[in-house]
Amino acid sequence: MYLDEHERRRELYRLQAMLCQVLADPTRIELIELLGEGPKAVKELAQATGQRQAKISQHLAVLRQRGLVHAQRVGTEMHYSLTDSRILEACHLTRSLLLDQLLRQGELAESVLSERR
Amino acid sequence: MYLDEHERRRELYRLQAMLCQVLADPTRIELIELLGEGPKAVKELAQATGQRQAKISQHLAVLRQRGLVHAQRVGTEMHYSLTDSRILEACHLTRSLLLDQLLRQGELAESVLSERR
DNA sequence: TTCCTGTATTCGAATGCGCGAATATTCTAA
DNA sequence: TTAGAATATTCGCGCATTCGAATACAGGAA
Repeated sequence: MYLDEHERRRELYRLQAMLCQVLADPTRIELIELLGEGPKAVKELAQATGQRQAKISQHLAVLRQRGLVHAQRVGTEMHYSLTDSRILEACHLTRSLLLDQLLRQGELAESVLSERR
Repeated sequence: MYLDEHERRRELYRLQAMLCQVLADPTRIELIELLGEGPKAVKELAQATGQRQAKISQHLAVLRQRGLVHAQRVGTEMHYSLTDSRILEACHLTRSLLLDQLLRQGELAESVLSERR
């Protein structure tokens, strides 16, 4: 069960890819954002996102299985919350990366337009 | 072409998911890490990762199309480099998130083991 | 030109993912 | 106990992704 350094590094990359895969869905990102405001019931999440309940439950199951969120029964409801606030940080960092990309593309588009004038 | 705030937010989530999707592959993560050290030729990358050249080119094409890396001809070689160092930051943040998760799971496993003694 | 090296692309098969629809499950209240 | 509300799960389809294999392409040297 002991791996050499090379294999260990590669195994880490594999796990990291699985983590990123969880973040690679718009609905799950929105759920993470909403849960960043505090614990919420499934119904609330479905309402806030405008998605069907079954779909929300499916995505919550993915987040749960990967340990990103934690579920707690409260009467008949299930209250979900983030297990680690750094999940939010990761989301925000990738978003700022994205925004910079979009800005750059916007500048590129503008410069192309001004060349053509 | 103008979207209301709700639709704009959702469009942003969609783009962010696409960005995360790019980071959701172990080979691509390794390439990003390697390029974090500085520009490298395809051959070097293939050698460093131990993967076939065609596979590396395929993944580089994905990174290129999403604007994460930039390619430059140098003689007969193509030198790839990161377009933004924050890509590395994003990788490092998700990795530290992962490591914390693994640590927590390790502690959990240990506590379960000690209970059984 | 021809050969060789380095790189890119295409194709097909296998696998994985997200979704809607339908159905199960779990808890509370009556 | 039954009814109903909240949530979870299963199934099957369509779609995207990954990979190896084969091939194409581009530039330098002879």
